[in-house]
Amino acid sequence: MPHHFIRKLENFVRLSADEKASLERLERHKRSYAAGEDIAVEGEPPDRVNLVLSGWACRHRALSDGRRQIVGLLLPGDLCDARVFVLKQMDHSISALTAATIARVDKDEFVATTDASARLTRALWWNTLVEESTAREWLVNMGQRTALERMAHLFCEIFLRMRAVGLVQERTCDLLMTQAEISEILGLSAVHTNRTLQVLRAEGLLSLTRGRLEVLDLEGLIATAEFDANYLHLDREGAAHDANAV
Amino acid sequence: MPHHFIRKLENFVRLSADEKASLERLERHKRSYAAGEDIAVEGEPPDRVNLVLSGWACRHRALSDGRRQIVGLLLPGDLCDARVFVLKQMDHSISALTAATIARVDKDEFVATTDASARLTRALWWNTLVEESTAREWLVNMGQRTALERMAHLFCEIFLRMRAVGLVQERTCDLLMTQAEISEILGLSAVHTNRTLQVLRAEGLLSLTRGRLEVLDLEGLIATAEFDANYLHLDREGAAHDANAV
DNA sequence: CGCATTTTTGATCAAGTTCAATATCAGTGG
DNA sequence: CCACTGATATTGAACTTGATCAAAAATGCG
Repeated sequence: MPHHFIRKLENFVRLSADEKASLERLERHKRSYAAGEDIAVEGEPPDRVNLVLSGWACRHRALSDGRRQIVGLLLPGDLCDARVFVLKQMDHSISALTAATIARVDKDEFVATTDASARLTRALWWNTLVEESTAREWLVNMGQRTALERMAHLFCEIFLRMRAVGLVQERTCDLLMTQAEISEILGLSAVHTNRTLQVLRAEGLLSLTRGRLEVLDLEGLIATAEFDANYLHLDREGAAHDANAV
Repeated sequence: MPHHFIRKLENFVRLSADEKASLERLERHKRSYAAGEDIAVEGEPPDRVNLVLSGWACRHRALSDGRRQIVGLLLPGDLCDARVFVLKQMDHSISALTAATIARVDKDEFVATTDASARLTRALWWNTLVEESTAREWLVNMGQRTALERMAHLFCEIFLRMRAVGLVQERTCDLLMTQAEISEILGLSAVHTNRTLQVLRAEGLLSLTRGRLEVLDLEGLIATAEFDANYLHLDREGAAHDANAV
């Protein structure tokens, strides 16, 4: 079982063996979800800290007339923030996009673990800030980029985030969403999503078949997206607090 | 000088006199900004915690070709989060939208103040979560709503947020942005923003002249926006931790 | 193989953009 | 107080992107 969460936090700081061990203990209570199953539902009180061990999930909100927008992607190693408990109810839903296993961590246990180390606390802050930053980048994406740029941007992000947790082999990674789901991320119709995807393929930038994304020309993809990875903060900014440098 | 920040946090919990006094002390170091002036710039290391005392500011990101998206509005009482210091550099810029005064709080002083009270710590978490939630709602807005719904939604949000800090008189509040700036929030062209605004006016929902927004028909505005105020979490969810109930 | 889901294609349509011109407004100096 | 100036708001017309509707092809799965 790969510890993607640890791998992810280590994009910010290097953790001590003790810190890693305490994080691993959080993963005891696992649960499997089928694709499409709800993990947390809007309106309900938040109950546990959810940590994605494998598979993909998403945050989403629905309008009363059925329109739905995916407002965040949760890949392996991603976490639904612990502080959410100060709110009485969830303001969005979280559902599995693919078959997924989720560690469901007791809130107090989670807080105890992260509070035990100032470095872990910082790493968690970093994690939250990156998620906020990503939401803002998605806003830029929706507001300013064309369908083609927007989709290229999404695939860049997915590819780099998957790589950051060690889930890229060669130039490929899993991508098991349907085009309808991609369209709910991008705010496009399913038909236009399909046509836009065909352009990216025709330009030799990527291939996407049978749930596998292959990035054929990362430079080209980055260029058509006007992608700037800065917002993902993957450059080990907390190196000054490196456990192995002390 | 009204303490909008305190007023805002009191939408979550009631604070003790001591807690309020300690927050008021944070507002000592003020600075005025002219409309358009930068408060923090993308790429630079974050230096202070900025707290909006009066006027409006915004978070925004630019693409290399000049397209710009406003990704957040900062109204009086709003705060640029303290935890931002774990990042080496700002991932977006903050600029004054109108003439504004900002309290620039030293990071350590800010942390000391909020850490001194568990209730304040919670109130700050709440504040951050509301901002995250708002960013997600903006994503829904951009991805799923038409121009008319989108603009109605923005005006609903502004009106309720201003009311939550006591800045609504009768049915009116300040709104000193230009239509060009509104269009950078909504991801619309300036021309279409103008035309959409005219529809809202023609339907008798609001009037907007000389920097003043008057909501003529809040019910109607809410209905055309499919607005659900839930995401603003203004219902004093932290009442269980009320300072005056202990 | 057979069924349901997903992807793909075609044709028409509508929302929003772009470009360019004009009107209005706020402030400034005379 | 008025004329001047630059910024903001408004209008019109042509155009483009992406949406919608409907059907067909491909794929996955029991």
